[in-house]
Amino acid sequence: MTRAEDPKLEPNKAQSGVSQYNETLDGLFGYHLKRATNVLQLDLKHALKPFDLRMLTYTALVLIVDNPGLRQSQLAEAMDVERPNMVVIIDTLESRELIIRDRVPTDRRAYALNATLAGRRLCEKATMAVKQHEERLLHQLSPEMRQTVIAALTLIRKVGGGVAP
Amino acid sequence: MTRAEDPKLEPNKAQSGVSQYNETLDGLFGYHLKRATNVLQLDLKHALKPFDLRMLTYTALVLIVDNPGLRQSQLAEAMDVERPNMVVIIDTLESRELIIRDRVPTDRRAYALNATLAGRRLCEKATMAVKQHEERLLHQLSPEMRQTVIAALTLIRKVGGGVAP
DNA sequence: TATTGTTATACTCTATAACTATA
DNA sequence: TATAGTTATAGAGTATAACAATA
Repeated sequence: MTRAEDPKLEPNKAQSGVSQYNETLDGLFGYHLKRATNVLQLDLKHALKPFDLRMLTYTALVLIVDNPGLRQSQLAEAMDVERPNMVVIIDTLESRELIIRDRVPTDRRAYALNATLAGRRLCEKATMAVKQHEERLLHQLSPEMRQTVIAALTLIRKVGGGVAP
Repeated sequence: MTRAEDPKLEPNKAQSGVSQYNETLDGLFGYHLKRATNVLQLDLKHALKPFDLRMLTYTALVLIVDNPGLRQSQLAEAMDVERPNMVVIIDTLESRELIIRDRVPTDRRAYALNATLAGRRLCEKATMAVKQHEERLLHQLSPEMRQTVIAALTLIRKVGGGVAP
């Protein structure tokens, strides 16, 4: 029993189950951006699941691995995450002994974040998995297309950063 | 007091306050996508605030305005939202008398969603505001660039829809 | 006085199971 | 039995205020 009584409601129903009911939304850049991001995030979630990492914990781990000695406040700024929310992310990584909080001798308020060997290894494996998953989703996009998209996204970020709320 | 003791940590600090600490993440398409989406979503949030609409309520309103008689389940599918979560969104719009739930005579389980005059008017005004906000963020992108990006995002969505979890 | 990390809290979005009333 | 809408609930992500220790 299909629900095709009203043909207007199913203009281009894809095999994926995604329907298009609209024109207004299709005219909005942000709508396309959000939908595609959701798809990629969902895929990323599955890619990270075997490593018991989520988007935020993975991103934090990558940044710590690549920037030894990073402070929590710097990490929070780099990830656009509020400091209070950063704490639980760091707690999670630390409890799994993927990173450690080292006291900074010159500023006893702060912690210098460093990845453990296990953290670096997990990060490497996870990144490989993430890249594989991404490639599966992006294989239809030419290198030029990818470059253009990333350039556009970077531009948006720059403009947005300068726009007052 | 700047925090530039470690120059490696601030390779290209922008005026926006956004720092780049990384190479691994910059190689990930999804990272750029998420960051840009965050910027656009934040801007959209501010654009919709005067109308007391959020991203989800706005999207639902648009779809109902453009597709009179839509069922809740169809709306949920179109928005990639679970049916239970759809209920509260519809409740919100209905309590503000922007839409109404009409019983479907041929299927008394279902509701046909229809926008009120107030709903259509608010939708129109909100859409104008959203487009203005978007234009401010996207004015640096040429029409060709936008087309390419939207084409790429659509491709990702299609591929992602067909990828098994 | 300002900053780092922290606690507590609240709101939004998301996801699942189970119920009701219809079909 | 299957579906439409609903309820309840739990998990993430996000945001703000306020605190202790330190600068």
